[in-house]
Amino acid sequence: MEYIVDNIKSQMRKGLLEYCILLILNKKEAYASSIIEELKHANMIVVEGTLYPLLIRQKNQGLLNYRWEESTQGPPRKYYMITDKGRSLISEMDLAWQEIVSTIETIRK
Amino acid sequence: MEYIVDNIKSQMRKGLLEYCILLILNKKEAYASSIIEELKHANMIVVEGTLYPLLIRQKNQGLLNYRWEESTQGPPRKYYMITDKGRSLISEMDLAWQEIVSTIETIRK
DNA sequence: TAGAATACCTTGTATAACAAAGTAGTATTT
DNA sequence: AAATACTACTTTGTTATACAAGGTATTCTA
Repeated sequence: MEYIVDNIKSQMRKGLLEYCILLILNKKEAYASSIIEELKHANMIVVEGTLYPLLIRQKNQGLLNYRWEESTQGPPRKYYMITDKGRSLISEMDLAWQEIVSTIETIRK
Repeated sequence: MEYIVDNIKSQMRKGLLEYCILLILNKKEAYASSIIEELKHANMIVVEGTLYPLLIRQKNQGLLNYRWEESTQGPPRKYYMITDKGRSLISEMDLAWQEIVSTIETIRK
C-alpha cells in the first residue's frame, strides 16, 4: 500500500511545480541548484531532469529571464529572474490555488 | 496568456482527482455520472474518459467495490462504494494534502 | 595534470488525463 | 413496430509532465 501513497503524493505535487518555481523566483533570482535546494527544504522534491526543461519552458513563455553569472566556486551559473508577465501570472495562479483549496473543502463538505 | 492559465489550472487539478473520488465515495456510494456532476459542482471538471479508467484502477487496487443497480430512467448503473482499504488510504491522503498546502505556504513565506 | 565537483542539458520512459469514438440497454416519438 | 434520442459504460490514441539516467563543459584541488 505504501507505493500507492507515494504515488499519490507525487501526483499531488505535479502541477504545482510551475507555481512553486514562480513563487521562489518572485522572492529573488536564483539558479537551478539553489531552486532545487529550496524546494527540497519545503518538502517538494525535484530532480534536475525535471527542473531544467521547466525553466526553459517558462523562459520561452516569457515568464522568466536569465543572466549568466560567474561563481567563486565552480562553473558559471544561469540566474533566473521573474518577468512582469511572470508576476502577473502569479496572481492568476494564486487564484487558481485558492480555488483548488476550496474545491477540496467543498467536496469534503 | 489565457491558455497558460487554463493549463496551469488543469495541471493543479491533476493528481487530486483520485483524492476527490475517494472523498466523494466516502460520503455515499455513487455512479460515474453523479460523481462527474458533484465534481463539476465543486469546480473540478472531469470527463468520462478520465473518470471511468480511474474508477476501474481504484477498484483493482481494492479501494472501491461496486454493484449494479437498475435505474428507473435508463440503463443499469454501476454504483461504486469505498472499502475499508480505501477509507484508510483517505487518512494518508489527508496528510499528504496537508503537507502540500503547507509546502506552498513555506515557499511563499 | 588527473580527478572531483559543480552546473547545465538531453534522451527515453512511464503515467495521467483528455478527446473522440464505440457499445449497449432503455425510453420516447412517430 | 421501427426509428430516434438518451443514458451509461468502455476503449483507443494522443499529449504533456515528471523522472531516471546519462552526457557535456567548466572550474577547483590534490
